[in-house]
Amino acid sequence: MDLMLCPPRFTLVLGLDGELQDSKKINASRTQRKKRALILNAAESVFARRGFSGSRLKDIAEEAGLPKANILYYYKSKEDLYRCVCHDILENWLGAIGEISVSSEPSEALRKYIEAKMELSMQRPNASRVFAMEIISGAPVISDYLATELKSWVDKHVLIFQGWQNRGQLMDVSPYHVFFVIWAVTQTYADFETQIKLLLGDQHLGSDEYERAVKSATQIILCGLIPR
Amino acid sequence: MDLMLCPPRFTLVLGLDGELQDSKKINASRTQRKKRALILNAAESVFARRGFSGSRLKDIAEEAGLPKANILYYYKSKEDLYRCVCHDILENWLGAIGEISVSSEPSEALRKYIEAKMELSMQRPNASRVFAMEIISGAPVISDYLATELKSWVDKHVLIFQGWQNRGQLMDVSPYHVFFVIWAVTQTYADFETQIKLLLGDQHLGSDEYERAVKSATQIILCGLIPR
DNA sequence: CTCTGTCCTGACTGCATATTCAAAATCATT
DNA sequence: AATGATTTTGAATATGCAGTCAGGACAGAG
Repeated sequence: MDLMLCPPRFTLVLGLDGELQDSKKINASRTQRKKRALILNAAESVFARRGFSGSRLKDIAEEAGLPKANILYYYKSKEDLYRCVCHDILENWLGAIGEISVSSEPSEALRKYIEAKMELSMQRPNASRVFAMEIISGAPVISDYLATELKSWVDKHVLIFQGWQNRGQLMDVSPYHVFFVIWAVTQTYADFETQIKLLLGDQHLGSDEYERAVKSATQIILCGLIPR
Repeated sequence: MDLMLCPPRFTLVLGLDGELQDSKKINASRTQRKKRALILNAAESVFARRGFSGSRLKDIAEEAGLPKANILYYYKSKEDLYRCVCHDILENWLGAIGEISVSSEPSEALRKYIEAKMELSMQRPNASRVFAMEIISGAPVISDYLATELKSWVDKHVLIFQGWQNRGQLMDVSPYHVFFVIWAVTQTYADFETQIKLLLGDQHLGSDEYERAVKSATQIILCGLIPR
């Protein structure tokens, strides 16, 4: 697995799993944190459109309404900024979704999970897009996270799924692919919003259409997973 | 809808729907076509990793094993090359999938469609990735195609779905979202291959795992769509 | 007010990139 | 072989870009 996609330019060895390596971390005053958050937000929206190598610091600066040099005061490099954006996204996702509750009915647990993921896609579509671009690009920055933290989370839940299957509460499909399907469907509403809007002839993907999306997605996936 | 994403750099006004505007077209000798195809292929794989603005002509040249200047002999600009790649992909997709046959059973028709899309994802994953990046970037080049050709294709099939629903042969979900779900799932195996490989602990996503993916995806989606 | 540290930013640097060009090589036709 | 067209390519150009820097603004403490 080759992590160095841009050999001459930078080396992606990353330390995402816990604390940032590069940037200022602890002593963040009130306004400092606000400014860093402002920049992070602007960066997320630019990276979401162009990916890492396609994004320009100038555009991020414009989006944030700051001079370019100011951005490099708060983040030591473009790569550093990108890594912070990724870190922020992963942290938010893991925190927001939490666990799939083992205790409750599979159908309820899965429904909750799907709805939570849909909610995330709609609330913060740019996060989903940055993630998507990062993976399509071969995950140079987050592959470590995927292979460790996410993998162990998934493996744990695969065991739960198998337990459900043994008790006949879940259809007999490869548990890993259950995740792949759920992720694919929920994230498509963020990543491919442009296409969806164009096909629906809609400009805004209003909350009524959002409801319909959640209902359709949930219904299709759940019916395919829960035996009756 | 703002098509000009990079105002100073280039203007995306495109004429995808039928014939190319820019490049040489008709008089393509045997070797000429081969070389153009070689370049197109190399370009597809680079654009698939970096998107349009993130890709470098140098990388495409290297991938094709040609000097950079030679590429600009066959394609008048990077943008022209990118547009040709997109055009090629859309043409191939539309041709390969064709229609969802109205005559046969819905369950069979949908199964065939899903399997065909899975096949495409596996055979030519880079095409799917270029498409994904293009859409995530706001579809600056293909939005016209989406809004006209693809939309009319979808609208037509939505009517078919509604016919099936009236006869109780298809579950009562929003027909548009049936497409969104099928596309999301089938394309995820190309676009997110990196993630899937990492989570499965697999290097190659061999044909056995491919079979399992097709089976799982088809089963989940179809069970959710076909009443019994 | 002065001193001291933090914050801000316009101008600059050096390298990367798309595109052009002109000369060379190759091919096709007679 | 000679002529002309097509194809190839190294070098040149002009713009774009991430990152640096030196000096200015500002805020708080005394």
